[in-house]
Order: sequence, then structure tokens, then C-alpha cells
Amino acid sequence: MLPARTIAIQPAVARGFAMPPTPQRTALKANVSKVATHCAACNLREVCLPCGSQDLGRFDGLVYTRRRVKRGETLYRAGDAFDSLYAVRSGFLKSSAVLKDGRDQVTGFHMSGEIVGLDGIGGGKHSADVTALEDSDVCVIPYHRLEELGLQPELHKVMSRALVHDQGVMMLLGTMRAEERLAAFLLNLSQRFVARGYSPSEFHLRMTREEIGSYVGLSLETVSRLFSRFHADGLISVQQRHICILDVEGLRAVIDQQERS
Amino acid sequence: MLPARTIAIQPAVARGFAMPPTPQRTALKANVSKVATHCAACNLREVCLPCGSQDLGRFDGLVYTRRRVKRGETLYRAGDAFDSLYAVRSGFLKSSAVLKDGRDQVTGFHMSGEIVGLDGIGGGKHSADVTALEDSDVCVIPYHRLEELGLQPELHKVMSRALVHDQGVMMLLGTMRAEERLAAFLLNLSQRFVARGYSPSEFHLRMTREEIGSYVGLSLETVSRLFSRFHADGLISVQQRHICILDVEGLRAVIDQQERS
DNA sequence: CGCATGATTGAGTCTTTTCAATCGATGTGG
DNA sequence: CCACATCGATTGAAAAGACTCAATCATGCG
Repeated sequence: MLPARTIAIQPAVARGFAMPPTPQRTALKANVSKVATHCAACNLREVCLPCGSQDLGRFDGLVYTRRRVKRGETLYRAGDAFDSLYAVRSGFLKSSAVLKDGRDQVTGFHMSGEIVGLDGIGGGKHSADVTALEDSDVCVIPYHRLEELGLQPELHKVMSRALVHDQGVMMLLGTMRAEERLAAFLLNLSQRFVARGYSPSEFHLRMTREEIGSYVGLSLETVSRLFSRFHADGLISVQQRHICILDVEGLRAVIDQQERS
Repeated sequence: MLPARTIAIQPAVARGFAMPPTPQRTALKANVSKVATHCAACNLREVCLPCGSQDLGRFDGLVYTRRRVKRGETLYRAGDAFDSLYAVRSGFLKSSAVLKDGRDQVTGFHMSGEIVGLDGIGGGKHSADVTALEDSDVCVIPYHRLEELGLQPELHKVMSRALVHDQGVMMLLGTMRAEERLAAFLLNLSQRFVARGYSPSEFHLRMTREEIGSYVGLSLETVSRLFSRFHADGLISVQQRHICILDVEGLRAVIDQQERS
């Protein structure tokens, strides 16, 4: 049903560090295109620049690999061995975890410049699935190379920021009402788009109502209803997955003020 | 109202690395007792051993400091400058964050062997408050020393595990019903107690119903009612903050099976 | 001993979910 | 090229779960 299991890819060659060829690696080579230029996504700073636009000296000498993930395919799955981190170069992905009784939840959305795969460092295995919501392109960062290169301080910051972000999501899920959750979700998306040079007020949702609902802890119907209500209130305009934010302050007020008309 | 703001404490002396004495540091010295023996809490592995019971060679040469936090006092607060991580040696703490409209939420509970303060690495400032729920004792780990000592790989694992843990909390808040949340909360606490050599089935809650509710996204009344219901169902016995888990499998079944009588 | 804080329990309300029907868009095969 | 199938989105009505308000009950502390 689903495409072949993801196998983390090693760089074919790195200066002074030739990987011993294994059958898997040889087989995978065809899948992987070597990137000759520097990759801003690998900056590990969640830079918001288009890939390739920033030249990072410390990456000199590192031959890294790129991997394409088609819409619907997984970058990795829960239980997969952890070898590498992934910097999103382009596209849009979600991560999701499954409870043993079958219920699953979207735990995050990832766009260009963000680092994915941090969940695997602790246990040597990934604890969630990461699936592309549109054709995506990631930069593979072998974890052992990261250590060699002394990039840990950067990584610490990325992970710490991820922890702070999760804290925010916990606040959202734990204390906010449905309206507030959705307003916060839209504002967060908008922020992230604008940081990447896209319009802050007009964008295309890459995910379904169900995925949004799963992420913010609501049913898909509630999400749909609230989009309609926001639309009726003149805060946004919705047409399927095309969103315009018409009144940013109004959206913010939904979160800040608990009293409403 | 609250005790003086927390100031992260530096080690007074470290081999070949004398801190320049500043007024603050001198003033704080009285507060800090130097620890001559190795501290298992600093292991950075969230070891579940009582502090001091494990001798870690790589900590040779590091003179580290201890800090006591009385019940109700804060270890640090949101906005405080980040200098150090803290390993809990004994006691029990909570972290909590405040939304701008005043609502606050408990984002975690911390017991011996766990590392606190990771939220500050990314932005140089802490993003949450950490408060002692009982008199506690932490080991201060200056962040810059951590880099010198090459302990980053350990730290990565701790942070990654924290991310995975947060993922679990997000699942709890996002997909579980009230009963399931509370059952999961109790089982998690039990697990953590048993890992520290305490009874898995009988323990004393260090936090109020309100703090539990805040953590799992329920009102304090709902928490109280559910404790009573679990009691009536023979799953646990509750007497104020004293808890006995009478039927672990029953509690697990609350989470796993969505159908109930 | 009395006060303050936290816990329990009840009643009523409100939000959100569930179930269900319909609509719209997209893509495929005849 | 169109009909049909499929998937996602919308909307309504009813039900359930959790919350708020409020009163009462324990416990611990000064």
C-alpha cells in the first residue's frame, strides 16, 4: 500500500571520510542527488531564507545529500532507526504519532528551513511518522557528521526552540477554547509564511481540516464551522484551502480577550 | 511577595578556570554549598538512581554547585537569563508558563534525576517558571562548562527525550478523554516513582488537584470527580493526596479501550 | 481553636462532539 | 469529453462531556 520503508541515507563520500559501500547504500545512491552548493537549510538555525541563498563556510568540505519525498510518502516512520536529521529545503510535511489503540494525532507541521528528526536522537529510533503533504525536498544531515563538525551548539538551540514551541502547543491544547486554538494556529502559520518571504495574509493550506483538527485537538467539523464563523465575522476569507487573513488584530483579539459578543 | 529573583549560579572555582568574582557571585556564595562527591543527577542521563550513588569519571575535575529551593520558591522564572541547567537531586518541582491574558498552565513536573532548564538554551532566556512543590535540591550545571567538557552527546539525548515526552503530552491533551488523561497521568507518575526505587503502587501526590488539572487540561473539579470514580471502581484508593493504585491493568484498560460500561 | 487552603460533590449550562446528509472539487476510465 | 467515483468540506440536529458556580467537608497551621 505505502511506498517502501524509508531508510536513512548516508552521504556517499565526504572529504577524508569514505563510507564503506554496503548493498543498501549502493542501491540508494540512485535515489540521491549530490548537492554541490551550500544549503541554507542545513544552517541548523531555522533560517527562513530560500535554500541556497546563504553560504555557510563551516559546511565547506561536507558533501551532503538531498532526498525527495513525494506527496503522501513518508520521510521516516516511527520505529525506523535514527541516523540522520533532515533540513526541509522545500515542500511541506507533517509529523504524526499513533496511539496503540489506533488513534493518531498530528504533532507538527514542517516547512522550509526547519529541522526534522530530532525525536530520534534520544532512543536511536524515531518515535513519529513524517509524511510529505506536498512534494518535498530535504537535506540529509548524518548525525555522526554533525558531531565531527562541532555543530552541537547550533543543534542545542534548534532543539531548545523546539521544546519551547512544544510548550506553546501544550498551552494551546491545555488552556484554549476552540476559537482561540484556531486563531492561534492561523496566526502561527501566517508568521511562518511571512518569515519565508511569502504573504502573511494570503496562503494556501497544505493540510486537510482533519489534519488541522488533529493538530489543535478539535474535530474536523469544529474546524470547518469555525472557519465559516471567522469568515462571517470578517476576520478571514476561506475558499476551500485558500485563506486570506482580513483582520489580523481581530484574530489576535480572539485569543487575548475571553469575552465576546 | 515572592522570594528574590533567581540568579543562575556559577561554580566558584573550576580546575584551571577561575571565575572572576563579581558582587552578585560573592553574595550568592553563601547560598551555595560546594559538593565534593560526584553527583548522579548530573549524569545527564535522567538516571533513576538516588543522587550520589553513581560515580561518573568524566566529571572529575569539575567543581559544581548545589542549590536548595524551598517549597513555593522558584528556581528560575520566565524571562530570567539562561546560564545553567539544573539536575534535580531531590524534591519535586513544576514548570509553568503564563499566557499574556493571565491564564497559566503547568507544563511539567520534575523529580530527582531529571534535567530542568533546557528551555533557555535556544533564546538565552528561560521561557517558563520553575517552582518547587516541596523543598528541593538541584545541581547547577553551568552551560558553558558543558560545552568544554564535551557532554553535548548526552545533552542531545536528554533534550530529544524531552521532545518525545512532550509529544506524549500533546497526544494526551489532543486526543484523550478526561478519564484517559488522568489514568495516563497516574501511570506515568507511578512509572517514574518505581524507576527511582519507590513503590509503584503507593505514593504521595506533591501537587494540588488544580495543578494536576492544569497539566492535563481539565478543571480541578473534574480531576477530583474522576479520582472519586476510579476509587469507586476499585482502580485506586484516594485519601487526599495519598494514592494507592489497586488495579494497574484496569487503569491501563481505561486508556486502551474506548468503550466502557 | 479558628482560619485558610484544598478537596469533594451537586446542579445546571455551555461547548464541542457525533451522526448524518449534502455539496463541491478533482481525477479517472469509458 | 463527460459521467461517475472519491475525497474533502460544509452544515444541521441531537447528545455527551466537561465546565462553572456554589455549598460543604477535611486538613493543617498559626
